[in-house]
Amino acid sequence: MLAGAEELLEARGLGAVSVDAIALRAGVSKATIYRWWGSKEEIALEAFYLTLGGPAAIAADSGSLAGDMQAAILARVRLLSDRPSVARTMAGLVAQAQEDPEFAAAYRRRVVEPLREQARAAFGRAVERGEIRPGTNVEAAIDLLFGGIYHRVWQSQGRLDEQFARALVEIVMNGITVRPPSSAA
Amino acid sequence: MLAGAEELLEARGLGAVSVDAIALRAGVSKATIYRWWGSKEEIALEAFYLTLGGPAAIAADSGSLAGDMQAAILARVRLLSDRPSVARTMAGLVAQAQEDPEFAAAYRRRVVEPLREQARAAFGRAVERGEIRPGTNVEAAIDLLFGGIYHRVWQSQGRLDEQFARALVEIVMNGITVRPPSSAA
Amino acid sequence: MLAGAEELLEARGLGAVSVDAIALRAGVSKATIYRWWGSKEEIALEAFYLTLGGPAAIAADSGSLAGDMQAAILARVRLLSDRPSVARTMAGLVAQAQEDPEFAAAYRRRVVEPLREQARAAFGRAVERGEIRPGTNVEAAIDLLFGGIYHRVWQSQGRLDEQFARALVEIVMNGITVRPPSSAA
Amino acid sequence: MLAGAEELLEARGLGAVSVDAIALRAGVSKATIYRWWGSKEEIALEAFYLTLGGPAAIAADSGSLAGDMQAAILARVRLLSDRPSVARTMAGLVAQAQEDPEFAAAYRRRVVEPLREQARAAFGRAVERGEIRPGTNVEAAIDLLFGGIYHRVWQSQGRLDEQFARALVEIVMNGITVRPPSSAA
DNA sequence: CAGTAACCGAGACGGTACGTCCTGTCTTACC
DNA sequence: GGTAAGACAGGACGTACCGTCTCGGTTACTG
Repeated sequence: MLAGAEELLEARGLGAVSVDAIALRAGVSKATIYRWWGSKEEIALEAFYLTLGGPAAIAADSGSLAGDMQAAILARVRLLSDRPSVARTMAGLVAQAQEDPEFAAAYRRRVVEPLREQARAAFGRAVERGEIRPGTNVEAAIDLLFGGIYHRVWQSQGRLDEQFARALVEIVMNGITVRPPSSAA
Repeated sequence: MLAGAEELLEARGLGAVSVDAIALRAGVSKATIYRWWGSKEEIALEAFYLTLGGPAAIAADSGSLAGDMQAAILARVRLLSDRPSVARTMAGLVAQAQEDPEFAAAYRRRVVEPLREQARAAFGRAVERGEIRPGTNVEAAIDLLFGGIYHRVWQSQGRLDEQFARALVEIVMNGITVRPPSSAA
Repeated sequence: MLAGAEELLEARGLGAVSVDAIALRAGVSKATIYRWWGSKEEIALEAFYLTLGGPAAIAADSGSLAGDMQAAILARVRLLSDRPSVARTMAGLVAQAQEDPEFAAAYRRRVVEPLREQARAAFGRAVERGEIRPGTNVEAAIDLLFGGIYHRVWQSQGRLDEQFARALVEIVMNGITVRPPSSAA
Repeated sequence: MLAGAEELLEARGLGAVSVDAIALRAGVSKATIYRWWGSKEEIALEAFYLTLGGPAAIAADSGSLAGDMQAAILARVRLLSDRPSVARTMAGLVAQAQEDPEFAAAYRRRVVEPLREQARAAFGRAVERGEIRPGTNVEAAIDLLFGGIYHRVWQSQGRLDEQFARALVEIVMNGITVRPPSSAA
């Protein structure tokens, strides 16, 4: 049922898929669809959630913040570059989330928060290890990292590869500026 | 004409606006609209371009990369937080860009590139000044900064304010990690 | 159960009533309804039959054909004028009878024949009494009398009152033409 | 357009025909149908009106009321017996007229009044000729005659032929009772 | 008195049709 | 000669019923 929807989304994109088409494909009546979901976007959200593999696996602790981030960013980069339809569908979901607060909440719960949660955990470990400068805005760092990916895919439409992923992490870890002369050594 | 479209978009969002409605509002026939634009998204793109103030003003050189970035990021943050409909409409445009390559090109030309161009110029000056570590992936830095904003607005849906903007720039400039003891102390 | 259906029919008419609604109103499951009836029209027929008071009472012999007819016609006129929903429902039943021969047979058995039977009995008595001209088409007379009522209600939509009922009987009894001079005067 | 509707009605009956089907058959969009008609019943009414041959032809004056009535009744009897679908469709229209006063008015204007008008004219001529007893309820006579036909077709479901038509007219003209002894000759 | 069958409410389901809305094309009539 | 007005075919929308179909939870018979 969701499987059929997923294939349709993959083949034609959220914008070009109709509830009628999903019903037809799944051999299901439209009424049944509306009994369980409110719109094709909700179906797409659930299908996408399945694509993500359901409740997010707990990420392994690589021992360093850079390693944890690298793993998380690389996983997302690979998902988006290996399956272009995922990026396309997500853009539709994000647009829908701007129109409908209830949907936005569901989207955050299903898509955004699991990843942020993982990232927060990694940052928490990093704080304990003393890797991070005190006063760092962790939430901003997370938005930067993931936002960098989506901006690349959706807006710049540049190349999305491992090298790019590494560059994102490197910049967020160390910044881009030349290190000031060590305090007053 | 575009002004009317802009108001409609502001009031009801891309998804809820129809070509019929735009034609009615502008006192114009639908045929005339289709003579000039291919879809409501193209109209929205053009209207949004006007909102941005047409061809991007050349950003002043503040003398430091941090200053230039701060100015650019803050301007975008303010646009998005002062006029929520702009963020909403942009999400629709971005979604449409994933479905239609021709539209995607127009979107990049009108919306993405002007900003990147400014940013590239600022980074160029920074390189000349020696502010930036050699080998820095400038394109990734730009995606990070702007992507951070959009991710915050569209996905995390957290607070979008000056403090957040400063945090973005601070992280990209200096990184989040504790500076290793200056090697050659 | 049928009582609930009757009320619904009275309130909203055959066309606007659904099996779902009847089931809901009667606190009964749809499956149960379909176990006993084939369609909402059959329910309506049965409910209408109850409204008529079940198996038709045997009409009293008033002593004259005119009296018997007057009584029968007046009774039907009163039923239709006092309870407009009855006329409305009957029109629906009649329409359904044109679509479904099996239903038509049930309709005739329940609604039409009882009345015709009464009328035939009255006409039989009249023949014995010598009230009727030999060679009279009794069936046509019956169709005329009752048809006159329904045509008035359903098609002309004129006033349906005692005066009209009397006029019907008067015409069928005596005709409308000036009596020719009694041949053998 | 109406032609296609007519064929569908003829083949399947009002109850079994959908607006979708009419649109499909006529190669026309549903929106266009709803632009011009409010329901399938209105379409059927218009199609039926065409079947009747548009504005009723003015009936010839046969010289006697009996002749005029015979002609009118026979014409309607032949229409209904030659084309059974006409009777079926009319029953649907009549049922609909009981549910919707606006439709009822249209039905009367298109179907009922033209015939009554003809009949009234014939009765008017008969009055001038002195054929009719003073005080005769002409409207009741008309309801009787046409009602007799419809009752036969829709409810009794007996044979509808020329003989029946003649019997109707004969009864309405002369009544069914034995003539009383000429006043006091 | 337990075991079992018949029945029933509740309501999900695949379908069909509804009446509305919008798209993108087109014709007509005005200026 | 361009344009407003708007009709049109097409197609998706979300809703309402249809008639069929499982489900459980009673009753009421039976052994």
